[in-house]
Amino acid sequence: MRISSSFFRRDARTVARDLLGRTLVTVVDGVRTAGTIIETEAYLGSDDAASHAHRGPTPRNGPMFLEGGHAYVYFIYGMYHCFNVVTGSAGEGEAVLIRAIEPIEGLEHMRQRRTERAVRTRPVAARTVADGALANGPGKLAIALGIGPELNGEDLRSGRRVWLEAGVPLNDAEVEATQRIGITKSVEHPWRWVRR
DNA sequence: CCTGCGATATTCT
DNA sequence: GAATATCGCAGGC
Repeated sequence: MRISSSFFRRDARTVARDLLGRTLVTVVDGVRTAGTIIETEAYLGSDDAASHAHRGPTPRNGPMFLEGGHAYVYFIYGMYHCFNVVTGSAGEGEAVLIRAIEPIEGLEHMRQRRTERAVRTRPVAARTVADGALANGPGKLAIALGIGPELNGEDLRSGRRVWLEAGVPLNDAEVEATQRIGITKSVEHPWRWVRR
């Protein structure tokens, strides 16, 4: 069952914790892929120097300021896209970065996308990507699920290309909170949640 | 196992 | 010019 409005209107940290165990689904180019969310990070609005929303709206971060329940997809390192779930109320600028999923549907399509995509100038070496490595990072996850800039700003509550389903929420004993990865500002907050 | 680095484009200083 | 919410490969242990 698709997750709806009230889930997303809460604080980004609450939503990030609650997203673990939920199911992320995409239907792109007629291909359905899905996975269980196993790693998330919360990014707040003005009070979080690591957040894209820290200095207010810009052309890039605009979708972050939509009402909770939209997608924010940004381009990073000139090469990758990252998928975020916008949370809170319109104008707040909060979002949750989905950092990893456990693939559950469409694994061969994920593998094909991850293999055919030349990350380096040179073609990617012919190799088999292990199941566990298909979507165990924000850039990999976007490639595996077919997420690109065309999904930026999509409404997850009614969209036809990307949405969230209830899945099986995790107990506190199954969840660990740590500092966020890959940032240099506001590093002290334990706003990353991961399945043990 | 680990550490370091290049690729690549947009944003920020 | 520098930094960036990344990734995969090379090289050393």
